[in-house]
Amino acid sequence: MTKRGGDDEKAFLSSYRPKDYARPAVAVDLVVLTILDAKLRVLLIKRQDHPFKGAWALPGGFVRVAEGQKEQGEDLDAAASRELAEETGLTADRVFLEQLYTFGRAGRDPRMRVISVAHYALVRPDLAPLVRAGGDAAHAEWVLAEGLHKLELAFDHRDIVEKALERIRGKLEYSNIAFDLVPTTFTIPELRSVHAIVLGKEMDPGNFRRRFNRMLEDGVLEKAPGKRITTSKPATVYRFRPGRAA
Amino acid sequence: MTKRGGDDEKAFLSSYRPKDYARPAVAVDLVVLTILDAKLRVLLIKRQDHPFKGAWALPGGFVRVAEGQKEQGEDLDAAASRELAEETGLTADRVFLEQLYTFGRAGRDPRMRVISVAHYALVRPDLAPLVRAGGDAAHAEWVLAEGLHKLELAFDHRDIVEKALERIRGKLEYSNIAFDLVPTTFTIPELRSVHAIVLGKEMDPGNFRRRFNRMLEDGVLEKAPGKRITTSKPATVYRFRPGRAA
DNA sequence: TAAATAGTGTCTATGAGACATTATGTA
DNA sequence: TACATAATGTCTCATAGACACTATTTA
Repeated sequence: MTKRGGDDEKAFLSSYRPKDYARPAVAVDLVVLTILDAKLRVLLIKRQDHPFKGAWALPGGFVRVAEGQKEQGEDLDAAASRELAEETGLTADRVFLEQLYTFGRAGRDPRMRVISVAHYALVRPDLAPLVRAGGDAAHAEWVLAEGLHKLELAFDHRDIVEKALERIRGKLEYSNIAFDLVPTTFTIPELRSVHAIVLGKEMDPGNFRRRFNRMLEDGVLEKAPGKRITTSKPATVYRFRPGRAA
Repeated sequence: MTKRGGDDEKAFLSSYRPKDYARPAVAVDLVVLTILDAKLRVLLIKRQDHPFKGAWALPGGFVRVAEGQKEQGEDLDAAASRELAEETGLTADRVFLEQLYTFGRAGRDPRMRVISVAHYALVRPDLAPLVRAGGDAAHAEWVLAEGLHKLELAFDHRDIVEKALERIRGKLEYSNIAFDLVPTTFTIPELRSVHAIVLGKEMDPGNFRRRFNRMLEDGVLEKAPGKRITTSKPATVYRFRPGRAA
């Protein structure tokens, strides 16, 4: 077995020339989700140019690639974070961001072969209003997820959104992503409403509370100061423990 | 809103010239899994060339891309099926094949920027011996999954295999993928051993049988003719109903 | 008939679902 | 004090886990 990084391999690499095969363009597209006014919403951009001029599209852009062997450009998740920052002003450390699926059907972009590594992001509602429509993101809007079928979406972006919604609905049951769709402090009823909004059905208050209390006992959550302004009994406010589990 | 495919857009497309940005090469890599001799195994290929000469690598290859607007090459899943057929002789209709995750870290291939859309495949053990080491797959071998940490794997292929193992362990619990790791007819103890092998822990025979019987009642499975040659009481043989649920 | 494995039954703990009831803060 | 909603409690049912026991086929 030849040792990795040996002289032999170094020689090979320095004389290596990539063959002149056709390459696809590779993009990252982002399904940025939030809950605003008790509705699940997707950040979409109205296209100003062809193709699909006037249709809604996901924010995204091409992955930066360099031709060198040492310098090869940015990682995929770096590209996703960068696009998120560029198009929303939100830094990735404040937002849940995860790779979703890669869409590469031939012909999905009429201009040329484009393979899109789709990601999805969850923006807490207290950050959502901060999204500044800057750069490419002029004409960005939080569009109702439930109203998407009426809209014209560019490329295969409808499939991508659908996949993202499937993913979060599935993950909501067994993971902690609900906490990324709620302000940093939250009440049990607020969290319960996230489930209701995403899954489209009400959870039983008592049963939901029971699950929640198990998490409390496990130390994932803790009480937080402050209270909500209500017209009746205000609910207890909670937050995450500093070093929480994902 | 401009109508999709209007004259305006046609004119745009015919005059469209892709900008001369650097593009990555895009590959599909395959984690082909089977169970042989009661062990989970991965199909690996010993690399004959630099880089990573002599190390084990996943089968895979570049996605075929065309430069045209109408003709853009093959779909990602088509590329995965094609690679599977080329490197194993197995046609995709006999094998469970699914996209896994996309690996695109800069520098993961020392030659140039390569983004790999990883897939995983489950081969039923009765098909596994048919894998013919043809084409690129000369020097292909069914390597023990549990012994992988001792081996030198090329590129980031260890991460890819790890991701595939995580995925099937997770899916084993809530999906029917176990049936793709067992011959077309099978007994309850055989199916139970798949769980034991993949998850690394024995399931209780009685409890497993209970779950299995629920599937029987749901009509997903049915009794099949034939019996196993054993030294004691042979188990009942089952198979899928023709139009089974995934 | 003995050995080995298939197959059945049972007890308990846990969690989900449905729903009734009590507690508490606000107007 | 009335109202609204938070918070608690209870009953039932489905399922997982642990484990004892019976049945059947082969050598």
